Amino acid sequence: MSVATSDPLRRVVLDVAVAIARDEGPDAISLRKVARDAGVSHQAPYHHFGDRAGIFAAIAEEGFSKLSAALINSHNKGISGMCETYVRFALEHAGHFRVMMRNDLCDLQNYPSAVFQADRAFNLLLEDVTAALGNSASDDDIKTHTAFLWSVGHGLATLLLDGPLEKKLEGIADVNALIQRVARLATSSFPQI
Amino acid sequence: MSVATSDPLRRVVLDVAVAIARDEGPDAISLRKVARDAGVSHQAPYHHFGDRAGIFAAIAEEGFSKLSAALINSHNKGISGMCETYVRFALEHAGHFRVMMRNDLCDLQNYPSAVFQADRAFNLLLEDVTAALGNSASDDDIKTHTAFLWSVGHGLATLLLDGPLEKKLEGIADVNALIQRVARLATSSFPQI
DNA sequence: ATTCATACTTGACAGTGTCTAGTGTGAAAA
DNA sequence: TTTTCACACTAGACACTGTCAAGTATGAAT
Repeated sequence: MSVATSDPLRRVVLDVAVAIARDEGPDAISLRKVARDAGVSHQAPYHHFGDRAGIFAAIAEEGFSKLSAALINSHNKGISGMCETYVRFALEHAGHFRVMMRNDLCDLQNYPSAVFQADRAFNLLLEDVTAALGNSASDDDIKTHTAFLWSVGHGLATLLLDGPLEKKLEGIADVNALIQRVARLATSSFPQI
Repeated sequence: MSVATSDPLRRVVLDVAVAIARDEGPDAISLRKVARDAGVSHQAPYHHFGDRAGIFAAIAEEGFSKLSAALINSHNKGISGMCETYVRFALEHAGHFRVMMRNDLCDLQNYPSAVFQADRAFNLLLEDVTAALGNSASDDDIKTHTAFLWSVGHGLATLLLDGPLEKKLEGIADVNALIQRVARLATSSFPQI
């Protein structure tokens, strides 16, 4: 149950698993193969994470932590910038992102520290949306706009990452440009200052 | 290789698999368990679908076909209605939807009939977006707005279905109302008539 | 009457997650 | 110094999985 981050094997297992999730998807992760690659017995990873769900929880926690950091960095770039940051994070940390958003891989509720990191990221979104709407916004307005903005970012991220969008929208010379345009479209639904 | 839809076992396997995907996610599908429940040998399903990827392709094809039908039905309800339809389809056909959008389960490119159904659905979206933008719209505009609208619907669908949104946005008394409001917000980014 | 594809069954194999039961090691406690 | 004991593993077994290979019954076509 130690959270010693200086443990090399724990770190190695995590890194290898994330890399596999990035390249082949989380389902391709095999603890036994990871162990083999790391040169340890097939039960060594099990010792650090409890079970398969445990490794996914650890990846999710790390992912939400990284996401929070990214969102804080772009805090001053407004609603549009936040949306862009979310999508870029998903593309740049595909391994983490895929695991974070797959509720079936592990029930995050069982991992309080993961919930804590997820809440942190969500609260950043909520704060910025609330600020953008101004003082007069109703609770319903805030909820609707939060769901809307998150949906845009999340949808674009998953479609680009795993979905057919990349193939469908042929000739998107510059993915970054598309992200920027879509994020700005989303912002245009907010009351203008 | 026959496509005889009158085959009862094929139908049974498909239905059971979709139900599992709905209740526990696609990863929980075990061809052997399905066979056991259907009272046949563990290789009987294999005969109809080739391999595990084959069953996912069949589910995806059926899903895209159903999605097209749903989109056609709401064809006269404008951009906002189309977005709502997409989200409702995902919630009502969670088993199909989860499989359709999971690129790692099977490479749809290997199943031409599945690609055909997917293209049909996408073209309906593209047509309606193009119509909503009017004649003067540039290709870039069409692409951006298509990606945007799809992202909103897809993001909201996946967040509600598998993501943490349902828990985060506590007290959403009426999910349908949220869907409607988000869809209308999306529409407000389109040039008004 | 024979061929032959269809729709299966049966058996085997490697690979997986997980349970149980060890093993060695290094630091703290006696 | 010796004992204790948690930590970081190893080793073996189990049930389960997808998949390959080979066999079987059946009903239609030749």
